Amino acid sequence: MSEPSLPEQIANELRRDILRGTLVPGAPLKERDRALEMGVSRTPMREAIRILSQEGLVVLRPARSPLVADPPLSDIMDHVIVLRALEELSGELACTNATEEDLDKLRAINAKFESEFYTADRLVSFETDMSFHMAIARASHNHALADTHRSFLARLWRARFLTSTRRRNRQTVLEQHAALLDALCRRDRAALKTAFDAHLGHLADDIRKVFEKEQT
Amino acid sequence: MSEPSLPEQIANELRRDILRGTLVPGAPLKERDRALEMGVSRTPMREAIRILSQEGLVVLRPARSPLVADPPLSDIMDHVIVLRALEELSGELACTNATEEDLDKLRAINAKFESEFYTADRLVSFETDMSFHMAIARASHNHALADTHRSFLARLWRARFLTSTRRRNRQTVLEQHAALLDALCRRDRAALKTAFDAHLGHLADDIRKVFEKEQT
DNA sequence: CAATGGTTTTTGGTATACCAAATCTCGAAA
DNA sequence: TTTCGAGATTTGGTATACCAAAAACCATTG
Repeated sequence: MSEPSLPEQIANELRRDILRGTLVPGAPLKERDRALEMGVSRTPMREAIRILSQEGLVVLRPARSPLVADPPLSDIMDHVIVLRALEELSGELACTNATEEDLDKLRAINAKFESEFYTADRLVSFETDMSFHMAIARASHNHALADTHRSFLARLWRARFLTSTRRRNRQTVLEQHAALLDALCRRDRAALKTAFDAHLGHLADDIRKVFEKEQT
Repeated sequence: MSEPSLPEQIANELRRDILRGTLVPGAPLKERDRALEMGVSRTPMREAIRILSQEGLVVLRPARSPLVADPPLSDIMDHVIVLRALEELSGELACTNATEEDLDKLRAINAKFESEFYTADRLVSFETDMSFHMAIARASHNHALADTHRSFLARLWRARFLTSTRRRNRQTVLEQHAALLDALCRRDRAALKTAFDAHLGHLADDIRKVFEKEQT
């Protein structure tokens, strides 16, 4: 296993800052200053910013500083719609293509998620949440699908992170994950689709609520 | 409307070369040499190569020359599967969201496609084909979906280009486009889905054939 | 005091220089 | 003759220098 390249490391660093709120939406990302304070040159910093722009976390403007993305609610909802389609396709394919190993991995991740539930740190439990969904996508054994799915998860990272604040939500998520896992193990397409719809419908509602609250 | 940036221009240039076959799959893309012979510096050439790698036309290797992509058939089929899901979702959303202007644009593109049918140049008629599909995706009024869809079309560009060789195929494509347009104008979800299935099923078969022929 | 125009500063885009890792070459040794 | 390794070379990764466009600032003027 090779360690991530320098631009990727920088991108990870910036991503964390964005998700944690150190870098607020709409803030400019001056590549020169940022490179200086991180002790790297502009070139890899530049590439890191491109990576984040591809993930939708920053927006590029011609001849201007890149900005930390601050997408309108409609944009996020568009992403949720596509994510739902991708996850349902993943599930459908996984029902026929998933191996026992795939399922074991999923069970392991789910167990990890449940055990982490009380240990608090949101970012950690959140990353486990992500990896659960990514593991389902990978179980489809469709590489293109898994990649695209991962990209959409990344784009929704911030919005989902904000909704994961409330403990009540996390409890619901726990149950929904169990439903997903169960349906997949039984290779029950219909049940899996239903579970995804519930999970993502819930997500859409939560995001809407967070936005309304932010409005004040 | 602003002109494309230098990296984009370079990427377009390289893309054409790859599609036309000037750059064969598996060939290395030495950024230094390529930049020199195009009269630009390595920096924008580097970015152009990143763009193409994101489109799947070239593959990056750590500490090695990037290569013109030569994906196995299974990879391409994976992409076709996802593309189908994306187009069906586009159609479904377009049935409710498309405006009359959207439909007019589609009719115009389709007319252009039909008229170009006999004027030969494959690359031109091929680009019109692409723009027809992209217009449907745009009619969904889901920006994220349209973007992702475009990216998948780009990744399948080469494979689809190869299958567009035979005139017979192009005739069929003509009819299938008409069916798509008709279903969308009637806002008939089911018919649209059927038409997409036919269109993309056909594409999958064609690609398979081209690959089998290439094997020799 | 407000508006305007020109100058300075900031900032991203591009070119170039330097470095380190991977590869290739070719000769020496078994 | 074959194999192996040291040095030369190729090549991508990174740092730095230069440039042009945009913005901010300020002085001048009505």
